[in-house]
Amino acid sequence: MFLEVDLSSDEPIYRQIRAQIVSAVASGELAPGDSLPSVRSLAGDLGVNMHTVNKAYAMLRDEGYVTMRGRSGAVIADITRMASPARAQEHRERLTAELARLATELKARGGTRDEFVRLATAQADAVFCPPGQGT
Amino acid sequence: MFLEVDLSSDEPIYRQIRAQIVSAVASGELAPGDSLPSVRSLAGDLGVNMHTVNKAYAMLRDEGYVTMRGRSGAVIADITRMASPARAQEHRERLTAELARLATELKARGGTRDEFVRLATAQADAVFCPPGQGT
DNA sequence: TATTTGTTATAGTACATATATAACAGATGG
DNA sequence: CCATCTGTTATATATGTACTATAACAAATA
Repeated sequence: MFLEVDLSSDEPIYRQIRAQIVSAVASGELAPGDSLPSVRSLAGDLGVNMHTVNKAYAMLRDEGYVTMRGRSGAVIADITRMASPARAQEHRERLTAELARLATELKARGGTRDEFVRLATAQADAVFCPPGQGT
Repeated sequence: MFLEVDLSSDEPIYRQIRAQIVSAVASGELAPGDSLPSVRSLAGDLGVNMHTVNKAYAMLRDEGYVTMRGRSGAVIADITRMASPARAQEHRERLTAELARLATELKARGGTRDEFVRLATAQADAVFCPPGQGT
């Protein structure tokens, strides 16, 4: 499996799992219709408790990334088409608030507007246009 | 005082206090040399425990925002000149990692590179070039 | 020198994280 | 149909963080 957890990290395990699955969705490594391993098998592979994985899955379900269907387990959803406008707007608001927070901290440390835009643009390029992609 | 806390917020009180002081430094409301209220008086004004304020002050000291001098209390530092290169680089690395995380989540939800850059630029303008400033 | 400062120590409550069993309803493959 | 696997829920325990409550300390200062 493509997942691994860092027990010594400050970030809770269930958030690490969620973040890595979201990252896989972003990169296309996981596409709509793909199945995730069951909470029990993934917990076994990672060496963590079942409930820790279940918490990550429940969060992904609440955020619209996956759907649960009885025995079929967790399946990646097409969040682009399925997403409720409410969830989409909620996400944009959180994103905006986080960007404002980061900009404020940079300004407090003597950073400039252009420096913030430059760093943000560099990360946008790194994430959306990774090297080795014909985009 | 310009500070207030939201007890019902998910954000810990000591982080709220820290964030608001950093924000005041960013806006210029607090300038190098300005004194902060004592941990006891601010705790009394906010209706929280002394240790909660002390935790925020200790964090600000560790980050280089303020200096402590015995009875003189907490004084805003000139972080632009005083900041150790190590702290500055550490902050930039954290900022870069957070920007990458936000960009990844937007991409996972079907957002585009340009949309991320647009949102980041808008927040940069809002924070660095607030309305009613001759900049 | 008496007071105020941040700092530290100790103790208690509340909540989040993670673990460990156990049982449940629903979907599904045989 | 039915045994099985799925996510889900219910307890219980342990640990860490957040917050509160007193209390005392060294350092700086008016």
